[in-house]
Amino acid sequence: MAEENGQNMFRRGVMPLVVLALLKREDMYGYQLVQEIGRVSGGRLSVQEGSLYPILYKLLEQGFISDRREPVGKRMTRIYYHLEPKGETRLEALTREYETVVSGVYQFIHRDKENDDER
Amino acid sequence: MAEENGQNMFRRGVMPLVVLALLKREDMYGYQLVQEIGRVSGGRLSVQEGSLYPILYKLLEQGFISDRREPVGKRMTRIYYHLEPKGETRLEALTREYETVVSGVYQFIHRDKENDDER
DNA sequence: CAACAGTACCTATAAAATCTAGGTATTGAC
DNA sequence: GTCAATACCTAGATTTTATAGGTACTGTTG
Repeated sequence: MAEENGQNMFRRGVMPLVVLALLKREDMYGYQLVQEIGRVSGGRLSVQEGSLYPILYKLLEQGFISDRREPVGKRMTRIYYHLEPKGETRLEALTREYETVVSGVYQFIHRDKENDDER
Repeated sequence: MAEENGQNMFRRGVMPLVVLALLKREDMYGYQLVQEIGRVSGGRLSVQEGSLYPILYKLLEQGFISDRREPVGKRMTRIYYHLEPKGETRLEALTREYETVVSGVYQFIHRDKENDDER
């Protein structure tokens, strides 16, 4: 169904990269990340909370980010996520990988009869 | 494990797009597609045959491509796949979608402190 | 002509990421 | 006090791809 409705299916795998990139600028909490991803991408990307939290927990496990609780109001606490040095390295690696794949795909979709690689 | 080994995980979903793009230039058979995908992408992309055939069967079901058998040698037949008009439309739609997602992701990874969208 | 790498097709199962569809509780505006 | 918005969370289904096989033909080399 992800393919039937033209929505997306190319954002598969990009969320950890996007989250790390956002956290590089500033610490954020889960709900805020969901909003920011929609806002910054101009609606081109989006995540449900139900998708985001498992991603955050995995990034935590892997030591790429850390979390801390901050009280808001009387009883509520927000959980802020912070990019760790290890996560910064990971961000750079993922960015490189992403651009590799994109340039690979572009070989196919931006190829005209003239300049090709036929042999 | 796709995430553990730094290989890839961003090529998720791109194979139908790549296959349609290749078939736009000329009819190809399965094994040939596997070779071409590695060759044209300069190794940036790759598929196993076990991954490709299910993708081809789905594209057939959806009417985006058609197939025909052609004899080679004495007993063997190759199955060539051909891009149908419906598939051409699909290719255009997928290309647009891919570029939308890529530009969305680039909002995050190519953003510097100066020109941003903070409010 | 036997052996073997390469060509060419195929399937079943597992793995990984995300979506769907819920759930609970707090806050702030009216 | 009600209700939308904020803020967290989980379980299970869905989708795509990888893994790991399998069969059979072709062409080259010794």
